[in-house]
Amino acid sequence: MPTLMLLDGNSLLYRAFFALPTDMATASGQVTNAVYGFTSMLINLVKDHHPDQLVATFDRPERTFRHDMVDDYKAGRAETPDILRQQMGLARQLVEVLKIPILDYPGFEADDVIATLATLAAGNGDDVIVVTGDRDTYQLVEDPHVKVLYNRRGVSDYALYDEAGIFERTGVTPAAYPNYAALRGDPSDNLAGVPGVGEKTAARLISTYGDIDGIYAHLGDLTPKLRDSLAGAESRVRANAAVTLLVRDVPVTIDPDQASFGGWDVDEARRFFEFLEFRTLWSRLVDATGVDGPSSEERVGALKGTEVSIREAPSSSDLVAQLVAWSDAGAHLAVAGSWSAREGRSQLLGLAIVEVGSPSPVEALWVDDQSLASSEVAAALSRLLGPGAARTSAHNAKALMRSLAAFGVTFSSLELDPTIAAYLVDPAGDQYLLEDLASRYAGLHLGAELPNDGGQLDLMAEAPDPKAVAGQRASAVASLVAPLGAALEARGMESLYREVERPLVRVLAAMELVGVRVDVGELRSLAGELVDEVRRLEREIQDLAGVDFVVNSTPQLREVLFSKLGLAPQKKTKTGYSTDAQTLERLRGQHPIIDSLLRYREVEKLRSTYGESLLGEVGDDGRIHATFNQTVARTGRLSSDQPNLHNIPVRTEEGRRLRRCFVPSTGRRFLVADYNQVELRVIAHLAGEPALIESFRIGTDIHNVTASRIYGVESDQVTIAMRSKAKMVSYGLAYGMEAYGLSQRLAIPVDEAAEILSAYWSAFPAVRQYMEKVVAESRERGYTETLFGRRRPIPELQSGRYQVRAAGERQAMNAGIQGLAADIFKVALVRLFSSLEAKRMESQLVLQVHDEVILEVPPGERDVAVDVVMDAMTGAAELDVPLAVNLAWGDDWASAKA
DNA sequence: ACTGACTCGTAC
DNA sequence: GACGTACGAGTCAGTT
Repeated sequence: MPTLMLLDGNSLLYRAFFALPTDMATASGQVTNAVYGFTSMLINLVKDHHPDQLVATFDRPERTFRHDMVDDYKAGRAETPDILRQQMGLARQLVEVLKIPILDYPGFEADDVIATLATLAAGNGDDVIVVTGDRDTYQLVEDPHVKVLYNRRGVSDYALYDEAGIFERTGVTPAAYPNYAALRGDPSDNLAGVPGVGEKTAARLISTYGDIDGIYAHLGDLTPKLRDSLAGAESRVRANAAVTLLVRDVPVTIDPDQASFGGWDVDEARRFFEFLEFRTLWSRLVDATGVDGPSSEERVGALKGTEVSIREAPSSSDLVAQLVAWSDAGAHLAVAGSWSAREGRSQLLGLAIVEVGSPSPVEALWVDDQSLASSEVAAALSRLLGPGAARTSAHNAKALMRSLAAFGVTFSSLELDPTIAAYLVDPAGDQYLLEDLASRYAGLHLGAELPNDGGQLDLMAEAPDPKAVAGQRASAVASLVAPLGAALEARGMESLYREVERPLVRVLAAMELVGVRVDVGELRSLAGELVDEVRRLEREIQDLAGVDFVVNSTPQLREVLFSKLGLAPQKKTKTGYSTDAQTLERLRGQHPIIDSLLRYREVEKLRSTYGESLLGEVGDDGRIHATFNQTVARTGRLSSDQPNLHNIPVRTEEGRRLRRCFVPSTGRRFLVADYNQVELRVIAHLAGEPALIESFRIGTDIHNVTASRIYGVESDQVTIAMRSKAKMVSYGLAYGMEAYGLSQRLAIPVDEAAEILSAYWSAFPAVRQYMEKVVAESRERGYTETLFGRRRPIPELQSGRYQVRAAGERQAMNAGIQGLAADIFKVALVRLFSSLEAKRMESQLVLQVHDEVILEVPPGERDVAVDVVMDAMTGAAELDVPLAVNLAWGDDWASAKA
């Protein structure tokens, strides 16, 4: 017998919503807890009961005939929460995507539709399972073909009731359920029962007298109290019974065959699950149903279905002719490379080029490394990929630019880089693999068996054919041009993309290629000193402790400090007492080991993170070529790795010795330029705070002005201590700092910190208003937005948990400020680079650190370099405050002074 | 041997 | 728990 499963969608969604935390959300901030729970239930149901057909109901809250039968029917129900209501649409879509028929008939409730279908199907001899959290459906089990799978609570607590099960649960038969419920009442429908009659008494009465008529015919047999209660409630009881009785003749029109489960479009369904970020659920669905995407052979077939064929030019002149033809035609191309190892850091094996928009079969031109090495081909390629009418799209274009540079090919005509576009659309992604983007935005499935171009050497060696892989990847890039372009346009991010991020790709590629020179001899001897001192300190600490232990081990150090030496713990971490610098600082003077430990920590940090590992990053050319990531930081900042050049020490003298090892190329000097107080200026502008704006315009010392206003003294009365506290407050501001944090930072009591903060808010009311506005708007929209249109989703703002939500609020306050500062800095980099290029200067950008840029300048360009840098940076944005820039010359990174 | 969680510390 | 954004070293516990 086929099994028909009937889902009461609303009922299950409600259960899921209240069972799961509401901080479950997609990166874009859409809360998904109810849809998630619902989907999870659905998968489990299918897995456990294998229905042949599946139908769902989603009734809309509206008047039905039952409202006319009894007063206050379903009255007093709590309003559906907004975040649940939003999800009802998503749940409907999900059910539609899975091709499960949805039935709703105005004027009837889900239960009536379910009752009608159950009765119909059971009449045909089918087995029926009704899945619901509504007990009224118990009455349907009177038919032996029908069972109710009752969701007791949460998402996994189910009971499957047959007739015996209903009797065991309620004490009455399914057929008698409406009468029983009428006596007992039903709070969820706002139906009052008989006073003094609960489940037990109702069941006893029904089993003794059969039904309501029987009971009222034998009122005389009952105890006086019960008799009076029943008599007084008779009309209500009869109305209840009528309301509870389900209608079984709703005019439904459904062909059970339409309901056969498993007939969804795999790509469409996968995209929707991907959209909801239900990756685990997708796997579970596939496991439960066996309905998967195409097999891996089919997937390759599908790619061949897009028909990417590889063409290799018979001769170098044919190749050049094709490249020239594309240049002359101003073609839009998509390219993808194959590398022998890490993308952009190794030899290119070749390049596949396809035309964007070309219909299937797509033909990819393969340019192998030998051809690349020919000067004619390189020249033609430079003309194609360089300035000119043709445009080129490429995934991770920066890496390609870097690799092509080794062949003397300039790639500057970038159209779409899917990584950058996808990052702007959602900066919360942890990676932007072509496979994932093609799947998400173009519905294309490059099998995972196709190694991505960042793969290891041995993986590439196993790759079946670099040509085929590159061809398919280029084709995938081409297919992303339209959807990602539309995604940017839809968000108003075209100019951010075209005028800031896209030109920046080249700038960063150039900086990575140039690298920064390191005085290796100096660095090596410094590293050696550090190693010696670490050894000495380690011995000293172990002697003072009286035990040989691993000083780097927090658990072991904990034991030594707080057990063996009996020092007082200061604060806790997740796993135990903290041993961090702040703790040690507070324990200073209580034991000589503390001073040694603090010194050890400092030196060990320099040795491990900076000394030895930095040496390991120096290339054959004596320079460090870090990677500058454009798609990592959620706020829009850049990041640096391999190595991270954004956290080279500067605060301590010991640390600055490291900075001295960064030096300009021979014959050149460093020009170091950094924005003065850029984040504070951004705050002043965004908040429109007159006092701050005024101070920045006339150029008075901003921290002095702040201190003067906080403490209510004339500016010449501001002490060093006052100024320093004011400075801390100002910087804490951008991070959403609260009194506790400030008190920690200033080592003052919390109430004093609170007073300072409160004085700040009074002195600069517009700043507080701005912060409140940002949080409110971000909560409303689900994301923050900078003046340049950069967005950052902050789903945490919707969280029901205070702690999570407060963190989201701080992120929202910070994202607008840090993000705008980042936007401005990126514009400055682009302007600076293009000025240097336009003036054909030899000066080169070598480093950037969030608000600081470092150039190597030959002697003849010093004056013009100053002008170019000042102009590019101060003119990067028009704010209500000026953008001030500090310039300094130096023969190493540390000694650059104005 | 590899991996992820954790702690710690550096920069802006 | 309390200050945002990064990267990375080192330890440790769990897994392969």
